[in-house]
Amino acid sequence: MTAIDTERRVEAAGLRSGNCQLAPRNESGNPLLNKLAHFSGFNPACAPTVDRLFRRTAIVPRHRDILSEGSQADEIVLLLRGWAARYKLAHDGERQILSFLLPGDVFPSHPLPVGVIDYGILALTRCTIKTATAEAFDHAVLRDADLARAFWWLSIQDKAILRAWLVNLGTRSAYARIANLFCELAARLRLAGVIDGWVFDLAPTQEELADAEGLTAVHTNRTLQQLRTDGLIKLDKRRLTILDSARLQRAGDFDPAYLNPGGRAPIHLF
Amino acid sequence: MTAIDTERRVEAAGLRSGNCQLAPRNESGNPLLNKLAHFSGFNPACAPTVDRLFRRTAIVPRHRDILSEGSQADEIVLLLRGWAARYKLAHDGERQILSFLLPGDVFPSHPLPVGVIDYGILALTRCTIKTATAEAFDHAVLRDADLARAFWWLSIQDKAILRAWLVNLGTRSAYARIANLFCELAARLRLAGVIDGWVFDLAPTQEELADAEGLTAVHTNRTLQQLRTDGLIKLDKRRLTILDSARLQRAGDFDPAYLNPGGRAPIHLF
DNA sequence: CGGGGTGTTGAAGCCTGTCAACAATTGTGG
DNA sequence: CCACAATTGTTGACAGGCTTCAACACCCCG
Repeated sequence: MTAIDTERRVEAAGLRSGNCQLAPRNESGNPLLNKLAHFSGFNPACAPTVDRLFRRTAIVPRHRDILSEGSQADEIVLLLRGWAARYKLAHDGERQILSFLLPGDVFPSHPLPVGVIDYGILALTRCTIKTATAEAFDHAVLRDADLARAFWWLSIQDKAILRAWLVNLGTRSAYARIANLFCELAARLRLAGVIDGWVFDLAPTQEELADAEGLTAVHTNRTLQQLRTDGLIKLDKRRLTILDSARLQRAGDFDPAYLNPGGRAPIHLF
Repeated sequence: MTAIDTERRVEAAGLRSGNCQLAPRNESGNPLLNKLAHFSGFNPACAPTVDRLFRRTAIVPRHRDILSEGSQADEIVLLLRGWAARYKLAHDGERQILSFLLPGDVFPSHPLPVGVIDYGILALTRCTIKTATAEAFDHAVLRDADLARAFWWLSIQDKAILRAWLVNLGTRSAYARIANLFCELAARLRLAGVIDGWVFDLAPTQEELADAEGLTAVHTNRTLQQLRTDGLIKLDKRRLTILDSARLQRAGDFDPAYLNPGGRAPIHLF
């Protein structure tokens, strides 16, 4: 058993979240459906279809590629438990992590047989995944308008997260970048119904955090110390506690609105 | 008349590009259709539909917002001529440019009434645009599978560009970042059928380039000098000439594959 | 119990930012 | 068409955030 056990809380989330009607067959809670429940245009009727699309379950050990850069993507993957990272290698071997994938995330999340993919997906913890064949997925999403809307929404959200990362790297200091990232992760875990409060297991190592934020591991370490001594977070053995969410949010210039595209009311996360 | 006249070459492009059959009604060449012609799954039959979607033509002067951050996006915009930039302001007023928009680009390019948008679109030159109502666009894209595929492809390409920018900001030096950007712009202008060789008008000012690359205007200037003295580019009065494409590509660690998602053969750009 | 992965700390240097002044260019109005 | 103002580009000196290199401590796992 790994030390990272965001996974254990999945069951509790299913009971807690108020959208049981969305997953009638699945009392334990499907994090993807939890996410979609925040989409105002989501048609609950297609929840079973979403659920049925991903048939095959598999377990991927930590630090194994789920998808490799340059491979053929003939399966669509739904991450059920655990953390993963989408990354890309620059020519000199430097690695950029493009996004952290949390329970409920789907990749690649578009209905187009896209052939060779230009990034890799790495399991940061032991992951439980479910897969759909690309054909079945493409067919379903292109035929059913409700399903199409749902996956367009996921795609828009995904792009908004990417843009937020670009702003993070382009305009903010190391301190603000990391504060911002922690806010994003907390908010997204909440959207997926995986956590409740301000504590969660932070799967990435400091080196992986560094590769995500365009920093070195050393400087990431020093910055984390700073966040600790400022009383914003507690971080021990990869368990992160957000001690002062308001100040962390301000430090990271974090605005959660982008996580709920099209939503009238911003989700109550902070 | 502005000094930036990438626009003038649009007509020529229409005659030159070998896909006249895709735009039967439009001898002058629709840059969006030029782009889509590179998508192997594109059904030429829906070209007229694409063309007919965007009815209203408008002109936007330089340095005016086409879409403002926080506004309601009830229209879909197709950029026909000129350059624009998608940007986002951080809380302290710092601006991050998220992408440069070239002829043939559409925004927002998804069939979902997304309400308030979290970025702005700024005209970097005088722009000619065509607009579609969100309703008509949504309806058409959600109903027609071929059209859906086309816009999914555009969306995937867009996301790939975003990812490339993230790698750029996260892993590369100022010198490599700018080299990479110039490669991308040349490649995309070529995809849209707007240029032919290695010369084009670079609409953004050095300050705008800086805001795109996460640098200061001063350092961008110095880096451009370096690129000049190294004989990679010529840049005078915003007219950019790529003098040595092979070395520029190496300096920027640029791989054009991501611009043609799903394409078997990478486009012949470099 | 030992070893590799991970976290921590120090010192030195460099890439990039900041501040400031000026030149060149573009746009505007008389 | 010229004169003026505003924007954009250029250059220098200096400062600082982050990187690099290196060593060591810790912890988990076999």
